[in-house]
Amino acid sequence: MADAGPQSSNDATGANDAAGANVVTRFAPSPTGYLHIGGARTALFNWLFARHHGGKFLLRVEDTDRARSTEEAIAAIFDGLDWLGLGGDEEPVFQFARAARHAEVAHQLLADGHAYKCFATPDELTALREEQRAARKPMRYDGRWRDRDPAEGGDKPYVIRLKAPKEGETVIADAVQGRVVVQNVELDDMILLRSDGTPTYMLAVVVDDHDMGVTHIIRGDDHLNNAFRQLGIITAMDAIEGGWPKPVYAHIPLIHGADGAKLSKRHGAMGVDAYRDELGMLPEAVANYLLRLGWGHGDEETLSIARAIELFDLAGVGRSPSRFDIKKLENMNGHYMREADDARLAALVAPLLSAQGLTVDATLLESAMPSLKLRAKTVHDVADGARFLFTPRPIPIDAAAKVLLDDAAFALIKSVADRFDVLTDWTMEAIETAVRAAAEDAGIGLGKVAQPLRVALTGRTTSPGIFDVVFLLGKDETLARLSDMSHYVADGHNS
RNA sequence: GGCCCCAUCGUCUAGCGGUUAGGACGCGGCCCUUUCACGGCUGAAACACGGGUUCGAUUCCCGUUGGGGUCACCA
Repeated sequence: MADAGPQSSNDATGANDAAGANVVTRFAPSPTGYLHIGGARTALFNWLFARHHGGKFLLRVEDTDRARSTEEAIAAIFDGLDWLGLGGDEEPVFQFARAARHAEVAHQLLADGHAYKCFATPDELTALREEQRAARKPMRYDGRWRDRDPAEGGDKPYVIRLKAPKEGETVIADAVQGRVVVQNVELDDMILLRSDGTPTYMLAVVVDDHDMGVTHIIRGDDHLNNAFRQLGIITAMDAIEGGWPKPVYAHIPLIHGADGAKLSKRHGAMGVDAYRDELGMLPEAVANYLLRLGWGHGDEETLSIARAIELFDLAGVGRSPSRFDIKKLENMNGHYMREADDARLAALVAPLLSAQGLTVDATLLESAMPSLKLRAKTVHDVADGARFLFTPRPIPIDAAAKVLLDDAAFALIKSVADRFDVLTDWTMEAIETAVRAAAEDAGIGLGKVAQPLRVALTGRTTSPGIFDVVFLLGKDETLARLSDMSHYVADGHNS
């Protein structure tokens, strides 16, 4: 499509845009902190979109802010991405290393009259903004050097600014937001190259996206306004040398905290590593939750990676901001916990138990996993539920559990212990038969026997099924713990 | 403040002119049951407001209100 006059447009369905057979997306975090949940979702959407179209997903570290970028942050971001399975298809690009190329483009723009030198000092600009704010007028650069002779600046430091169109309007056919129009007067002449010769974010992003062949830019809608300015650079470069197609933009709404306020450390804006380490979440659960936060396909809630790749599209992305709901994430995590492989979960839980000073029997932990994971929403829940297996005797009894230990309970425990003592086959069937027989002889329900037993064996009122508990503990340990109860009585009476 | 975006149960969402407005999380009840869970059934719960357009608006248009984003020699 041909641009008419000063009006430029970005039509996602047009022939001039970059969307072709080979889709290329990217995730471009700035390494000034951990990978937060919103960034993780952006990465996920880009990754899914590329996979869906059989294209490439690239990573770019926007480390041009030398003062705020850190190695730790870079490591944390890659770590989070890897955990979620969102690695790039090529080696990541480090933006700072490309500063020379960015400067080259800025000078091309300058040479061709699409940019100009501005000698205004930072103080001067700050004063200008103050003035505008006081006058309640829009705050933007007034173009004071746009038409001046650069010779007037002498050898003073200068920045290079884009000579943006002052008339007409810029249109973006956003794949998520729809048609968005901004009057060009709203856009001021942004800085491309700082006075120290380093590129600004606006320039770097555009040049890198172009050089990396990015066709679809899927990012948070806090960048929507930037898109219009960035389009100015693209249009200018395309006019100069051609081959600068407009990418398809897809600005996805931000994620807010549970109270609707901006995501902060209080509500879910922790790094994804915290979801793993502190909350005990599984990566597939976090990914599935994030997918459903802002994207929907009918009533489907639980989607495998393969299913997500098959269905993901930009049309399914909602336009309104969403709130982070930890309860739903927990529920989803519980679902994936139940689906998860026992050995994998055991490997995740063992270190947690060890950290509590317990000696873990890996085989026992894994064999207990089927009944443990059924009752857990997080990895930590499993660890908590598994503790009784490895707690050395005599095991501590919870306050709530002690209440159940009366004389009748002790009698029952003794009765059951006697029956266990003579068992030759330590099977679930034999155990169940023995316990039920004890209940029957006492003329009470199974529950009346199970609870005291549970307390004696786990020190708690809740646990996996009592037969599982007895079976897992083994005959010796079971008998020993039941026997401990007689001492518990004596202790109780003596103190 | 200028500009931009958004608006269905508390939350995530389905809906794309005519539906008893559906699902999920959470919440209540019931069932299952040796505890806790899981699972099953079930209940309460929404179209922000006002104008249009239309035979008919949750759906299309405008406005109001309410959220959010953005206005750096940060990214």
